[in-house]
Amino acid sequence: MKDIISDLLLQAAKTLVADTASINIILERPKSADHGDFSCNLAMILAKPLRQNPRTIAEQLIQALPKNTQIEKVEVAGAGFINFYLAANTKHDIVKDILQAGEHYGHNQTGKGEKVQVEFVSANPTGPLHVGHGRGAAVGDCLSRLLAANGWDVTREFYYNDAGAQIDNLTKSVLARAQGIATDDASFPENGYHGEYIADIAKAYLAKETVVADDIKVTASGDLADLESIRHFSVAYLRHEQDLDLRAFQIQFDVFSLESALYASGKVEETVQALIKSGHTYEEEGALWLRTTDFEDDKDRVMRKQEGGYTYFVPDVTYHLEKWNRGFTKVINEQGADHHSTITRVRAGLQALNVGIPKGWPDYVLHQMVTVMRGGEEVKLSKRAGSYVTLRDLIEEVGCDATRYFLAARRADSQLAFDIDLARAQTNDNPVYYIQYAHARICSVLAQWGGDASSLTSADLSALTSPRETSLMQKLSEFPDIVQNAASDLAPHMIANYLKECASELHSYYNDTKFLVDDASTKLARMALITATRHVLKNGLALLGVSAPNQM
RNA sequence: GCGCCCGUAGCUCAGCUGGAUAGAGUACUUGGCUACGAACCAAGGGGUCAGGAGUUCGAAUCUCUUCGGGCGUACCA
Repeated sequence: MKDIISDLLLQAAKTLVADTASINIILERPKSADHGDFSCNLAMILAKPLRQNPRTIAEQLIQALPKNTQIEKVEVAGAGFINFYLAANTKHDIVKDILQAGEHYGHNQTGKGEKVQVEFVSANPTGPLHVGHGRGAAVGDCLSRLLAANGWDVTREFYYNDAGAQIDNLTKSVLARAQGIATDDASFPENGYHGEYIADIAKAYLAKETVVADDIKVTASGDLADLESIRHFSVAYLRHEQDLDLRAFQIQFDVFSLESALYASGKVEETVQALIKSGHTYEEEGALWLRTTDFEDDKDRVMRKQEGGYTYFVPDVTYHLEKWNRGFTKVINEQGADHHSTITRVRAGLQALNVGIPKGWPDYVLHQMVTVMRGGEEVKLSKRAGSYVTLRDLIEEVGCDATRYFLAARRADSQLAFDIDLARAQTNDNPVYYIQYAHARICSVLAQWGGDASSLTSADLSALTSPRETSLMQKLSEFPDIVQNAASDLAPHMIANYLKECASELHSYYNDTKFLVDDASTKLARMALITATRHVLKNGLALLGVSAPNQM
C-alpha cells in the first residue's frame, strides 16, 4: 500500500517539477488517527525549490493525484501535510495477508540469503556468565533471529579468549586453591580470581574428574606440578559451566572459535609477519608496535610486549581475517562497551593487511553496562572479588522469558539497571506477561469458538469497522516495517516495544467488544482479526526468543 | 587532557532516516468482573526533553558549547 501511494505521489509531482529523480518520497504512519492512515511531507520539502507556500503545493499535488479506489480521501493538514485515508475494505486486506502468511508474516528477503555472522557473548572462560553477558546474549540472539527473518543466512558464533594473561591468572588461582591457600592469604596470586567457583574447580581437579565442553573432553591429572594440565582442565571446566548457562538461557551457537587454535595453527604468527611486511609496524622500547595512527587511531598500539607475548588485539585481528576468509562480507560483533577501544585497533589491523576488507568492516553493536540492584544497593560485579550475580541465578529467580525480555527490551547503548527485587516481586506486572497474556487470551477465545481456522481466510471482513478494530488492524500492518527497521538499525528493542503496543491494542479491544456474538458474519470477522493478531504476537515473541503460551 | 555512550514525568524507559498537542509502564487518585481469562480495561494529575547557542517552514532528534553520569584512553580482554 505504501508503494502504491508513493507511486501516486510521484506521478503527481511530475506535473509540478521537471526533475523528479531526486525526490525521495517519505510516507509515515501518523501517531494520531485524526491524521489519516498515511501522511506525507512532500509539499514541505518542495516548498523551498518551488518557492511556494507548502499548503498551496499540497493542494496542487492532490489535484494532480491519479484516482485510486483504495483511497477514500486525501486532505491537506497542518503546515502542509498530505494525509491519506484508506477505504475500509483496503484496511481489511491486512487481516487476510496475515492469515495467508501465517508464521512468515513480517518476514522479508532483504538479506537475499547472503551470509552474515553474529559474534556475541564471547566471554573469557574465567568464570560463569554474569548479567552483562546475559545482555549480550539476549541482544545478540535477538539480532540473529531478526536478521534471519530479514532473509539473511545467519551464523551465530562465540569466541573464547582461552589464551593470554587472564588464563594464566585463572591457572594460578586454581593451583593456589588446590594447595589450600585462602584468597585473603598473602601468598594468593595478586590478580587472582577470588570466586568460590575457583575452589570447586580445584576440588574437581584433585578428584581427577572429567569434564566435557563443546568438542573437548578433559580428565584432570590431579598433579599440582603440571600447570598445563591445570590450565586445560580449568578452561574446560568453565566452558562447560558457560555451556550450562547458555542452555538455561536457551541460546545456541553454530560455531565456537578458540583463540588458542589461532596460535596453534600458526595463524597469529602469519598475521604478525604480514603486518610487518605491510610497513605499518616498528620496534621501540623492546616492543613491536602497530602504527594504528595510519588508520585514525589517536596513538600507536603495542603488538608484541617486552616479555615476548602478543597483546590481545593481535589474535583479534587474526580472528577477523579468518572471518573474512570464511566468506562473511557482513559481520556483526555484539560486545560490552567497555571493550570499545578494540574496534579501532581491529579495523586498523585489517586495513594494514590490505587484503580488500572495507574500511568500516566489521559492524559493532555495543551494549552499555548492566548494574544490578539488590536490596536498594548496587551489587558490584567483580570476578576477582567474587561478589557476583550469575546469569543462571537470575534466570532461576525471574525466569528465562522475563530475563530475555528485560535484557533485550532496552536500547543497547543506554545503561541498564536490573533491579532483582523488582523483577522478582512484580513478576505479574512484568511486560512480558502482559504480551503473553494477550496471546493466551486469544487462544482461549478461539478454543471456545471451536471453529475451523482455515475457513477464516475467506471470511467476510466488512463488519470490522469500529475504531478499536481499525486501530488494531493499523497496528498489525506496521509489523513488517518494524521487523525491517529493527534489523537495519541493529536494534532488537524495537520489537519488544512494538509487541507491548500490539498487546495493548488487543487488550483494549477485548475489554470493549465481545467477540463471540450471535451474528455469524460478525463473529467470523472478529475471529479472523484476533487470529491475525495472534500470529503477529507469536511471530514477534519468536524474534525475542520468548515463548508464546496458549494458556498461563 | 583526549575519545565513545548516555541525560526525556517521582522511578524505569520509548520516541523510527528532523514533522502535527512529547508517549508508555510503574507509583498516586477514581471507576469497571451475572460478557469470550480482572496477569485486563477506562479516566485523572504529573514535563523548561540537563543548560545555552546555531542550522530551517519546523529540533527531544542535526551542529557547536557548558554541566552531570558511565566506559575507554594498560605492554589486561
